Formats: sequence, structure tokens, C-alpha cells
Amino acid sequence: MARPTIEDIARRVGVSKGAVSFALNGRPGVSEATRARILQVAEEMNWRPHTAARALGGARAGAVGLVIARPARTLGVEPFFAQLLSGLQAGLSAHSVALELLVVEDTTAEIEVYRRWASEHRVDGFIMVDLKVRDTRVDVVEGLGVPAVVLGGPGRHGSLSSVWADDREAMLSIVDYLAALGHRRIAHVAGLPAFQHTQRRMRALRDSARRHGLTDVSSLPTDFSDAEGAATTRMLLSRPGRPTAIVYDSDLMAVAGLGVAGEMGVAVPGELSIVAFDDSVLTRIVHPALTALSRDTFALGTEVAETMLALVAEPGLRRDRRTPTPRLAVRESTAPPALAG
Amino acid sequence: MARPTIEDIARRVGVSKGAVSFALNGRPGVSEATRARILQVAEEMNWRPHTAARALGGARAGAVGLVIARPARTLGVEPFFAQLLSGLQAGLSAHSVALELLVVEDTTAEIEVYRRWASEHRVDGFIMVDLKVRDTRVDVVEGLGVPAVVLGGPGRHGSLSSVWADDREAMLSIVDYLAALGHRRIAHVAGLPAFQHTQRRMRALRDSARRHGLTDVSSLPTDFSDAEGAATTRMLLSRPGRPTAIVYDSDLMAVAGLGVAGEMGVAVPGELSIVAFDDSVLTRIVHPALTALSRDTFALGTEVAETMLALVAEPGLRRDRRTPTPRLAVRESTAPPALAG
DNA sequence: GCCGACTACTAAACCGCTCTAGTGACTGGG
DNA sequence: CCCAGTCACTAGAGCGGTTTAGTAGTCGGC
Repeated sequence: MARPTIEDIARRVGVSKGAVSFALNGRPGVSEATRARILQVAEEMNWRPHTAARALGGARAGAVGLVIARPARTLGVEPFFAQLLSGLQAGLSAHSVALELLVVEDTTAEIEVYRRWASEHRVDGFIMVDLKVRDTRVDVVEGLGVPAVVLGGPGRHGSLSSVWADDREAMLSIVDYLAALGHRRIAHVAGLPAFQHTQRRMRALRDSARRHGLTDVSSLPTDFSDAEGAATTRMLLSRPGRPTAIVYDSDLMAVAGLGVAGEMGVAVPGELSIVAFDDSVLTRIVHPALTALSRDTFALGTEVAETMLALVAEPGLRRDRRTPTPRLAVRESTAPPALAG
Repeated sequence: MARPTIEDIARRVGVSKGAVSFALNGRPGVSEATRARILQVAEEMNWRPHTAARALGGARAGAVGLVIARPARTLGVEPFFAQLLSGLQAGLSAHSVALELLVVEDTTAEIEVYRRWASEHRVDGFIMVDLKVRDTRVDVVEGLGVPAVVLGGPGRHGSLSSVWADDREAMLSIVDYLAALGHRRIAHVAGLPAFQHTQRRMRALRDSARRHGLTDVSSLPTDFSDAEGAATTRMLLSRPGRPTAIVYDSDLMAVAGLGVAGEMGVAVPGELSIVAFDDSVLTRIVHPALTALSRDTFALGTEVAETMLALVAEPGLRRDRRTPTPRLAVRESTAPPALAG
């Protein structure tokens, strides 16, 4: 038999389609005896629901959408995304919800996809990342009437739910640590300034510097690429009064920076301490291993997934979930600064 | 208006649903004038097809499935997958086909997902990776009657289509190069021996060694993790008569190996040459940059996507596509072996 | 012994789209 | 002038579920 439908089951059991539907969905309207028989026959015939048919009736699509606006080629290099994806997967697949993934070039295209997917009834909700300072996506998605979870905060994300880690606290802990080691000239190789989290980190750095009375502290924006991370490092290390410590907004840039230091003969951690704002194998397999802010990105993903599922189950709900503040994993790339300097 | 349907359009234009359907799908049955009016109204009303409704009629689902059997946490670290994903995305989204991604624990679960998705009519085809030596998935998917593309070959993948790069040629070119530099003791830190591509590479290495008259050449299987890559390297470097060159089956393991060399005070490339069988930013940002087999994984992804789309459009088609043999990108990690040895 | 409430079910509408069979108007050939 | 053939379009059946309205049958209470 090609693909049994509930009609086939109904015929075989000798009841109506409706009864079968009730039985299979565990809702009242059939006796326990009948339900058992129906379930048994369904099992025998190896019946599976036809998702399209279900979705047509106005029910769930059984999938959530993740749209990432980045040049497609660069997605591959960020361990963060891959980890996040894994976590999302784990959280969603436990409930048999699929993840529809799409990488687009820019925010305009991203919005277009949200519109399309929503109207095509393709997904039950959206997951949004990389929130910008003044993000046009928020309004659009709010207007779509489809649940959405924003990764990142606290910040301007309107009425949408969010899951976030405390970037500010994290940055403060890094500066505290470096200052305690004796560093007074600290540079911050930041990410795209358009992003909310970049802004939060830059602000935290400034505040912390003031608190510690450090005057030679600065943030330098980049586009998150290893190329710009390396170029910025090269620039920092070749100017007089160079920093004794650099904080990188991603592990990838930190590793690129470490490469530059090696190339320029700057000893790490002897002459330069390096801290990465993100952790992954990357920071552990290089030599020296990098001190890094270790947040469990995988867990972050599962957290987002769960929030998403809760929202889908109960529309109108709003949830803001703060994940544990990441802690600093101290490795070999940080040490007190050289006395000269 | 909530969500316009073709019925709404039909009413507004003053024609029947059928006519609207014909017009919107560019098939004959309506005059050009009517078609133009319908398209215009559809545009005005911002109509979008309801994918579920379409799929219900027996048409396309508009998505293809990729199931990866790996411990979810490890997915994040392989640049290869992320790159591949990007390429797939690019190829599919150009035709508005979505990618349904699922990470499962093992092959049994993977097969279960294929079965479920096929019977749920959720996807139009499957993309399979990591083919094993005797892979049970092939038979199952063949029996499902859903088109599938296998990444990797040439090998046993039954009647399924495939896209592959020539691993054998690639390994031969690496050994040729190392032999030409003067290396005679070469080790190969391989991946999981259960995989077809691992077997092909190991066989190629053996054959090539014989051809070059090299006797001290061996392959050591690992699980592809950075941990086992590092451990194997440690073992290799600490035994007497250690290799002067190591070929790693992935860029991640190569970088891990480089870290071990640094830790053990073995100079690269002075005392040890390192070649990675995969390329990504990883190999370029470390210092020294690694000589690597550079295949365009992104392009591989788009190639797979196109093959998939062709198969969906024309069921029964079978295509075996060989991609360009990857070429060796020589960087700083390879040099002639030290004279002493 | 009748009414109302409840149970266990059936029949059929409905979701939005596709596609086939059918219809009326027009055209052209004999 | 009639008939076949084409064209442009309509009506409506189906796809596989969910859901609502309706209907027997049973039971309990007064």
C-alpha cells in the first residue's frame, strides 16, 4: 500500500475518519477500546500524518525558521553559529520540530523571507539573531503575528521574547581580571558596531576602564572577519605604546590575532595577553591556548529552542530568559604585563 | 485582510479559482489580458501561495532534507560542514527551496528520520553525507522512492546520484609533493575508518608509498576529533624514528597537531611538515599557516544543491558529478626534512 | 416513564490549491 | 449552414487531515 490515510484506517476498523482523528490525537470522543484498536491498526499499516494536510487545516507547520543575514561564505567559519545550530537542533528535534535554515545576503532579504514564510505558513515561528541597534526586523516580525525569539539582549526588541547572556557583566569580569594582572593599556577588537551586543560590550569596557582609572583603553570595530581582526591587531601592535592586552569579540578573531603576534615576534603571553570573548575548540587547540569567555553556546541554543516551543504552544506568551553569565576560562594566553613597556 | 487566497483574487477579478491558478502558475488556459489582470491583483493583494495547500495536492514540498548523524555538540567545530551548508543554502534558496536540517545521534535514528520525512511528505529529497563502507542507509532511501544525492564517491551508493571529489588523486598529489621535498617517513592521521572516504585515502596512501618506494608510511585512524588528532600526534612525535611529515584528514586535526608540535618544541616546518586534507580559515590564521588541500566546499554544496534540484524536477534521473580535484595550497608548514633524522 | 445529560460516534464542511472535465463562444472548412 | 476544432474559462472534485454539528443509544433521577 502506497501511503495509508486515516480514511484507510477508518475503513479497516469500521469507524469514521473523525473517530480515527480523535483517537490518533489523543482527544476525547472515542472509547478506550476503539482508540486502542485504531492505534493498533494505524501502527500495523505504518501510518504517518501528512504534515501538509495538517498544516492546511490551520494547525502547526512543525518547523521554525532561522534566517541569517551574512555573506553565505562566511557562515562556515564562525564556531558560534555552528554550536548554536547544534543546540537549536537538539532542543527542537526532541519535539519533532524541524529547523528551516536560510542564509541571505542582507537584512532586506531577511525581512522578505520572514514575510514569505509567514504568509506561506511554512513555519510556526522565527528565531532572530544579530540584533542591530535600530533593527527594522523587530517591527516587521511583530506585525506578522508569528511568535519569535530574539537571541540577545537586554535591549530593544519590542514585544518579542528573548534569550540572552549578560554581555556587560562578562566584559566587566574580563577587564577586572586584566586590571588585576596589572594591565593598563587594553585594546578591544570589537565586532560590527551596528550590532547591539557590540555596543553593549564597548560601553561596558568604557565604564569599566573609568572605574579602574585606566585611560589607555579603546574599542576598535571590525566586521568580525579574521582578516579585519588580523589587520587591526597588526595596526595595534605596530604603533608606539602598544597595548599589553587585547580582548577580541570572537574566538576566530582572537586566533587570527595570535597568528599576527607570532608573525611579528610578539610573545604571548610574555609581551601580550590575549582574551577571546567566545570559546570553542579553536581557542583550545592553538598554542598557547587562549584565555576565553566560556559560554555554553550549545545550551544557549537549546534554551532558545525551548522558549520557541513554549511560544508556539501558547501564543501571546512573552518570555525573557537570561542565561548564566559566562565565566572566564583562564588558559595560557594571559599573564601579567612585562615590566618594561 | 488576513491572508488573501486565490478565491479572493478570483472574486475581485471576476473569474474562477481555476483561472487564477492557471494564471499564477504560468500555464495555458487564460488569455494574456486576463493573466495580466490576475497577476496585478495578486500583487496588489500581496498574495503568496500556501505551501501546505500546494503540497497537499501531491505537488512539491519545497524543501529538501539533510540529516547528519553526529553527536550534536561536535557539529559545531567542523568548518567543512558549515561551509557545505552555506553552499547548499546558496544553491537551494536561489530556487526558493528550503533546507530542513536535523542532527541525530546515530545512523539508526537517521534512517528513522528519512522514513518519517518521506511518509510525512515533508521534503522532496534527501542529501546524504558520510557514507559508510557498508551503508544501510542506501538501501532504505532507495526503497523510499524519494530522490537522494550522496556526497562522496565513487563508491557503493547503489542507484543514488552522487557528487564527489577525487580523494584518491588528492592523496596522491600530497604524497608526491612530500616525497619530492625529500620526506621518507610520512604519517597519516586519518578519520573514522568506517567511512568510505577514509578508506579511499588510506588505500591511496598505501599505493602511493609503494610507488615511491617509501616503507615507513602509515595511516592511523581517529574519530575526527581535535582530541584524538592531538593524542595521535603526541604519540607519533614521541616515538623514535618519528615521521618528518604528517598528513591530517581534517583541518581541525591538523591545527590540533600543530598545537601539539608547539607544545613539544618540535619546529614546524623545520623538524616536521604538516599538511591538512581540508582547507578553511583555520589553516590560514594559525602560525605558521598550514599547507592544505584546498577544495571549494562551498562550491561543492552548490553543486549538490543543483543536482538535488535536477533530480526533484526529473525523477528517475541519475547523475554522478565529479567536482574538480582539489589542489594543494602550499603555505608555511611544509619544507624539506631536516638532514639529521 | 419521561426528560435531560452524557457518551460514542458519524457525516460533512473546511483549509487553499491543483487539475480535469465540461461549457459556451468563436472560427474555419466543406 | 453545419460541424469539428480551438480557445478561454468555469465548476467542482480531490488532496489528507481537523473540527463542528448532529444523532443514536444509555443512564440516572424524580
